[in-house]
Amino acid sequence: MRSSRDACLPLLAEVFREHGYDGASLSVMSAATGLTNGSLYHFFPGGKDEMLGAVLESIGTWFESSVFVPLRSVPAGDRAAAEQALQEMARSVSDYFRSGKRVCLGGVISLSFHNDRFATAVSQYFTSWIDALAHTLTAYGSADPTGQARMIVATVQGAIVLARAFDDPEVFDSALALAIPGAVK
Amino acid sequence: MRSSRDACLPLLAEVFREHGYDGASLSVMSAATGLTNGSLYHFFPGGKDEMLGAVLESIGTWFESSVFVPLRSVPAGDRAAAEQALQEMARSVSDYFRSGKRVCLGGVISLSFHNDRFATAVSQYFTSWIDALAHTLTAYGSADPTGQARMIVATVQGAIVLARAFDDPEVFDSALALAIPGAVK
DNA sequence: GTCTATAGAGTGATAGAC
DNA sequence: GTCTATCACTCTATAGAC
Repeated sequence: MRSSRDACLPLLAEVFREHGYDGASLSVMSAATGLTNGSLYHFFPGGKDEMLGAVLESIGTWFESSVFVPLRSVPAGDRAAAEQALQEMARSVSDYFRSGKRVCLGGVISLSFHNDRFATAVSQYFTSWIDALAHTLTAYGSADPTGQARMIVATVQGAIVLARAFDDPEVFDSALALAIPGAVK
Repeated sequence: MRSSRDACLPLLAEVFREHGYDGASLSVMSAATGLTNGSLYHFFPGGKDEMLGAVLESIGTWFESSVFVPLRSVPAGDRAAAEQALQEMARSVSDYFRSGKRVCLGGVISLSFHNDRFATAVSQYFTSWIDALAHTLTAYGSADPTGQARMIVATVQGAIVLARAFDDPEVFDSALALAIPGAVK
């Protein structure tokens, strides 16, 4: 049984998002999860590295089923289905990142000093997103699906930065609307 | 005389960029600047907060003269001058951020827990950039200069994330080329 | 203006009781 | 599986010699 371990992953994820790797101290994690230092090390003997690794994996799993699978499920050449999938992605992404109030952990880690240690998890996360999105954009009729997919994912990351800098969720949502073809303006 | 204080600002900036606020310990700063703990506190009695504040100010000054002023200097309606200024910005920005290898401190801080404490400096940095860029885009003939300026600045931030995630500078430069009108492809 | 020494709190991690 | 207690270390910040 690993229900307690699994249950604390979203809480640990939030701590890593809010505080980054270095700011995510065990005392903060303890407070966030209600587990003590000892219990956390029971679940994650590898310490903070293993905690962040498990968190990244659980985030990847969520995106896989909630965002990537729908994008990949668009039938080839079905422009209407593609447009619908793009709108759906815009909505899930805006919800997940709370219109830019919530940070993307993959983005935070890629900007951080500890980038290298989690490089495979982070690059796989972005690669899966871009590939799935490129599939949908191909069905949509994009001339450069991969390039456009990269631009959209980059825009999401940059829009989080700006929305937080200006403390204005509207900045996030309007950037998304501009970047994603077929998204509701 | 404050030459020693000023001289260490770029070194401290690099430390904050590489390690973030929490990872930027005084021992790392000491090693990077060649100054001891005591000397750093002599220059910045307010501690890390004052150090980061001074660093953000010095970065803002550099961008002001090197990036924002050229953008604002484009004469109204001069499309050729605007295109040239956009190309120049693309080049300076790619150089400054080393094709995405080097992180944007404003972006890092805006994603971090300590966002609020440096909110004015960071939002002013992005506001100045967007406003100066919107001026150039107006001269270029953009239908939505401010919206496009926001998209370009967001793309720069997102492109840094992706270039680092993929450890591929080409991702940064090609995103810039796609986002900036008139930039060299 | 630069240094050493030090204080006091917090850090990640481990050991072992229950 | 959850806890307390503890270790060795690092952290920010201060005091004071030179």
